[in-house]
Amino acid sequence: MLLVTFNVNGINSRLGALLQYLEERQPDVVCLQELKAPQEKFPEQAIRDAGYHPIWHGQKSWNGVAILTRDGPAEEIHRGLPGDPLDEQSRYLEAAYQGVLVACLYLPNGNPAPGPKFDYKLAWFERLILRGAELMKAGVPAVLAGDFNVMPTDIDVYKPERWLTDALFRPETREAFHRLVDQGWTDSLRTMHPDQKIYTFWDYFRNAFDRDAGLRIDHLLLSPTLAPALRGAGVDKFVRAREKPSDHAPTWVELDLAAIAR
DNA sequence: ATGACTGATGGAATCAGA
Repeated sequence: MLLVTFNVNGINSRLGALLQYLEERQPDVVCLQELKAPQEKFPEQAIRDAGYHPIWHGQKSWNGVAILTRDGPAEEIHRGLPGDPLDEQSRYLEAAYQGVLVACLYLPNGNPAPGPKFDYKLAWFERLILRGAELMKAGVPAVLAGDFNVMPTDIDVYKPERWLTDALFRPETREAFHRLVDQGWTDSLRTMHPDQKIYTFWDYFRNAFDRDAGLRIDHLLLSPTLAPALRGAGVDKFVRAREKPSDHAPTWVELDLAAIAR
């Protein structure tokens, strides 16, 4: 199973790029973030015509997440991250597909920090940690896939000293991420490539992509019952190099589900 | 410290992103 997470930065302005990517890579599961489209403006027919079954949670102007599956529809489990009925931002969609629980998430950016947006980010993180603990306890094969808006360590930032006070890299943010991982999750990309410089995002500003001034903020965390299926992980950087790209690149894992079926 | 760029909204200028 090829499972991808991709922050598209606008599903409708990125539709051509997404369809091209689906055609050439034929992923089995795709988690999308930053649809930036209300529920009724999701390009459902174009996605179906491309051979995918979508579920999505839209929102006007900002946020929005979707899960696309190739071999039949996913079974939706949660729409919205549990734990705060007043939270109206579309940042979390959870579904089951072929025996894998897929959580597609778009963790808040949190800037400027400190401030209310940073408080919201940390509170959201605590709810994710609670959900992570539930999934861990349930023991189901699960993947937390998405834009976490966290660089976990120094090697995940082109110039760490410049990011120390930023909401994506502040100690509180990294601490929350590590507390989540320490429940027993496997950081797929870092596990497969322990020492490599790996980025998933490059700013539109300052020629960041050409300078390789990037960040690793899109992550695929595997539960202990799914981790033995991990066969590969990477970033499809060529997508970021194309015309009119998202600022993120698709990030993927290859899973051998037969290896955990026994 | 600031601004560079992009998308959505709405139909200009502003907000948000990271």
